[in-house]
Amino acid sequence: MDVVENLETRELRYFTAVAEEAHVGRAAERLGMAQPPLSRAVARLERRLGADLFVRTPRGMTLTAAGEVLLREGRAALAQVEAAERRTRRAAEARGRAPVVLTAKAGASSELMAKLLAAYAAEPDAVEVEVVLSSPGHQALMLRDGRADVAILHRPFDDLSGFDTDELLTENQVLVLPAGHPLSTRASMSVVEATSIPDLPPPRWPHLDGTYPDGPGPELSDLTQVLQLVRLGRTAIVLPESAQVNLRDGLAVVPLTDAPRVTTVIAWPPHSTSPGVAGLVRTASRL
Amino acid sequence: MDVVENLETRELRYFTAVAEEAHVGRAAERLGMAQPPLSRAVARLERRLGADLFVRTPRGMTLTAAGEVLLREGRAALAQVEAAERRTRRAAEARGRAPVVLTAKAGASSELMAKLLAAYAAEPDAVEVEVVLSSPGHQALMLRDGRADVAILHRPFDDLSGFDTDELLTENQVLVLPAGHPLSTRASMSVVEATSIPDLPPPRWPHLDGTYPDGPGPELSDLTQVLQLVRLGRTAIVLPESAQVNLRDGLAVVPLTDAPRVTTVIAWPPHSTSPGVAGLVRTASRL
DNA sequence: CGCGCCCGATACCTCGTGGGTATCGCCCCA
DNA sequence: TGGGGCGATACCCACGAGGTATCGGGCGCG
Repeated sequence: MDVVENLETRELRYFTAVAEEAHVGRAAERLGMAQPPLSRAVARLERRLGADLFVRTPRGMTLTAAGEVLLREGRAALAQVEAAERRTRRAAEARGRAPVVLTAKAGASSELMAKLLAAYAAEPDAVEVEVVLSSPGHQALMLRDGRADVAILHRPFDDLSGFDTDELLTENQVLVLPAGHPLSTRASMSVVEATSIPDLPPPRWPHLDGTYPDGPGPELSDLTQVLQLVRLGRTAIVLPESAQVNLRDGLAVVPLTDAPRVTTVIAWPPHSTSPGVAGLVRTASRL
Repeated sequence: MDVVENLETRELRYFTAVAEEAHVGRAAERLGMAQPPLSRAVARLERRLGADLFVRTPRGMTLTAAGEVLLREGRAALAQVEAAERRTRRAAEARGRAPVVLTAKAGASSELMAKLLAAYAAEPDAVEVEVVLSSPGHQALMLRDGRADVAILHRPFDDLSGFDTDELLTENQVLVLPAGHPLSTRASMSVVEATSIPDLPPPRWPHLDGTYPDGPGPELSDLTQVLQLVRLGRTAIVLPESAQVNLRDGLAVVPLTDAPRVTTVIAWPPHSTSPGVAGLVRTASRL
C-alpha cells in the first residue's frame, strides 16, 4: 500500500509518442532514446493507472479505449503545461508592456483584421500586436499551447471548445469557379453539387500533421494558389462571402443554398489576464 | 547550448505549494519533504524558465508577476493532468457502460435536476447517472480535474470559462426574509437595500479554501440552515426565484429590482466523448 | 514446414539527480 | 548585539531513468 505516484509530463510525452507511432521502436527513435526504457515506461504507466492502454500486436501497438481517452486528455494536458511554461517566460521577459500575439488564418478575414487592428491601435491604452499568420487549423493549437494570446477563428471549422469567444461576423458561403465555366451562370447551387463537379474536383488541404487526404483534386495549402488554379479551370472552391474581396478577373461566384453559415470569432484562452487581449476583444466586439 | 528540459508536473506541484504557502519550509512540510531540495527545485525552475518567480524576503517568498502567471496557468495544467489520469482510470475500469458523474450545488435547482434525471432515465440509451452534491464553487473544480463528467452551474457565480455549456434557465433573484419583518411587505427592493438591513446581516459563505470572509453575518454553508436562521429573524438571503419551492412557513419574499439574473447552465469539459454526457446534455436542452 | 525477421519484453549495469542532513549567511527584532 | 527564523549551500547517498545485450514469440517467406 505505497503512495500513489503522480503522472509526470515525461510519461505523457512518452505515451503520446508511442500512441502516435503505434510502434515502440519508432517512438523511441523520435524521442531520441532507446527502445527498452520506453517499453518499461509504458508498462509502468499502465500498471500505475491500472489500465491497459495498448494491445500488443505482432505489428506494433494499438490503443485500447482507455488509451484513446489518455491520448486525448494527455494532449490537452501537455498543451496546457506548455502554455504555462511559455506564458511564464513571456511574462518574465516582457515586463509590463508585453506585445500581444494574435494568430489568424493566412488569407482569411483580411479586411476584418485590418479594421480590428486599426481600431485597436487607436485606443489610448493599446499595446503592440504581433500578428502571426498560420496555416488553417493551427490557430487553435497555438492558442492552446501558449504560442498565441488571441486568435481569429472560424466556426464550424475550428475547434472552439475550451476557449472564451466573441462572435464577430456570420456569413454565407459561395462557390468560386472559373469565369467561363458552364455552371458559373447558375443563380445558386447546393453543396453536394458544388463539390462534385466532374471537371472541377475540390482541392485537398493538408491535415494538421501535413499529410493530404485522398482524392482527385490538387493538393494545396495557400488561398492564392487555389484561386490561381480556379482561374486555370482546374478546381473550384467553397469560401465565405467575404473572401470575394480578394477575387480578381477570371473568377465567378455562385451562392450556395445549403452550406453552413460561417461565423468569424475572436477567441482567447480562459482566465486570460492580459490587458492587451482584453483591449483587443473589447475593440473587436464594437466593430 | 544543451537541450531545454521540459517542465515536469512535480516541479509544478512544488512551485504551487511554495507559492501558496509563501514559505519554503511550510511548503516542504506540506509536501512531505525537506526544505533544501525544495529550495533547489524552485531555483532550478527559475533558471530553466529564465524568470524570477519569487522575490525572497526575510519573511518568506512572494510571487513576482511572472510567478502569478505560472501559478494560474500551472494550476490549470495540473488540473488537466489530474483529469487525464482520472478519466483514463474510469474509462478502463468501467468498460462501456460507465456511469456518468453529475455534480451540482447542494440544495439548488432541485426540481430542475429531478426533471432532468427523470427525463434522461426515460431515454432508451440512458446510462447510470451518479449525482454528486458538492459545496458551492466546487462543481467547476470537479469538472476541471476529472472528478465529474458534467455539472449544473450558475452564471454569473461559477467560472464557466473553458467549458462547453448549454443554458437551461434564466431567472430573477429575490430576497428571502422573516415573515413578520417590517420590510417583508415591500413590493420590491434593490440589492444594496437587501444586503444592508441592519438587523438582518447577510450570511457569510466559506471561500473555496474553507475560510470565511469578515462581517457581522452568521457563518453558513448549507441552505436549509440559512432558511432556518432567516425564520429565526437573524439574517436574510438573496436567492434565485426557483428556490421559493423550498420555502415553508415563516418566510417572506421580496423581488429585487437590480439583481443580476441567474442563469442555470449544464456544463461539460471540452472534447468530451462520453455518450452519457451527450445524452444528458441533449435531454437537458429539450427541457 | 521451418528458418529468419521484426516486434516488444527482460536482464543487468551505470550514472545522473532527487532527496536527505548539516550548516551557512542574512536580515530583523529584542 | 545576539538570537531566531528564513532561504541557500555543501555534501552525501540511493533510487530509478536510461543504456546495451538478449530473449521470446508471431508471422511471412522460401
